[in-house]
Amino acid sequence: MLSKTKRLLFEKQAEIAKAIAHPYRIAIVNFLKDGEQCVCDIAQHIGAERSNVSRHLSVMVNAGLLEYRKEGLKVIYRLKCGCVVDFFSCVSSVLKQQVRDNEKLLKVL
Amino acid sequence: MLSKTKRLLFEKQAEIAKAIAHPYRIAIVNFLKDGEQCVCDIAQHIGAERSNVSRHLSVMVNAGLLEYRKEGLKVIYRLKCGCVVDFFSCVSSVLKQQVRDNEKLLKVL
DNA sequence: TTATAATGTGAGTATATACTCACATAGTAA
DNA sequence: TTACTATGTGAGTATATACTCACATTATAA
Repeated sequence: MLSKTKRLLFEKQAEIAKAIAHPYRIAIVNFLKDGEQCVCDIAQHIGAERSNVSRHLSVMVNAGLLEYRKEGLKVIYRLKCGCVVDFFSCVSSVLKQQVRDNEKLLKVL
Repeated sequence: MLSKTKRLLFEKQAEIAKAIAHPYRIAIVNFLKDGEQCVCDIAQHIGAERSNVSRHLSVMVNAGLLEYRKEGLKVIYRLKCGCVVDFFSCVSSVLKQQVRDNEKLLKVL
C-alpha cells in the first residue's frame, strides 16, 4: 500500500500534469519557449478568446509553470522552468510509438 | 496564428498528458516501473476500487502509455514506454522550484 | 477630466471526468 | 455441470473543467 507521503507527492505531480494537459496550454508553452509574450499576443497566436487565455495562463501560474511581470497595461508571461522540454520529449516518444504501431497495422491489411 | 498541423499535434499531446494527469494513474505508472502487474494487485497497491482502476488502466492503454497481456484469468499491464521517466523529471523540477519559492517566502516573514 | 486599451473575474452554461454499484463475461477448478 | 475468481462495462450521479459574456480594474494618452 502507498504511504501518505507518496499519495501527496502523486497528487502534486498530477496537478502539474493537469496544468499542461490542454491543447491551448501546450500551444502557449510552445509559444513561450521562444520568449516572453503578453496575453494579447498569446491569444492572437493561439486563436482563442482573451478571457479564456487569461484563465489558462492563471492555471499555469498556479501550477508553477509560468511567471509574469507587468509592463504598463500589459502583463507579460514567461516559462518559469525550461524543464518543460523533458515533458515534451516524453510525450513525443509516445506519439512516435503510436505512429509505428499504426504502420504495423497497415502492413497486415 | 497556428497551423492546422500544429493544432492537431497539440491536441494529441494534450491527450497523452491527460492520460498521465491523475494521482492514481501516476501511482500506477510508478508501480509498473518496477515490472508488470495484474489489475488486482494494482488496485490493492494504490488502494482503490478494482472497477475504477480498470477504467484508469484503459485510459492509459488508449493513450498508448500501457499495454497488456492475458494470463489465465488475469490481465497483466506494463509500461509501453520507459520514456515516462522524462515526464517525471519535468514535473519534479517544477515541484523543486515550488519548494525553493516557499523557502524564500519563509525567510521574508 | 474623459476616452481607450489590456487584463482579470463573476456568473451561467456546457461538457468531460471520476466514481460507484450491479451485472456480464471468460477462465479455472472441483 | 457448478462454483469461484479476475476483469470489464452500462448506467446513474457527483464533481471538475472549459467556455463565453458582461463588467470591473488599472494604466495610458488626449
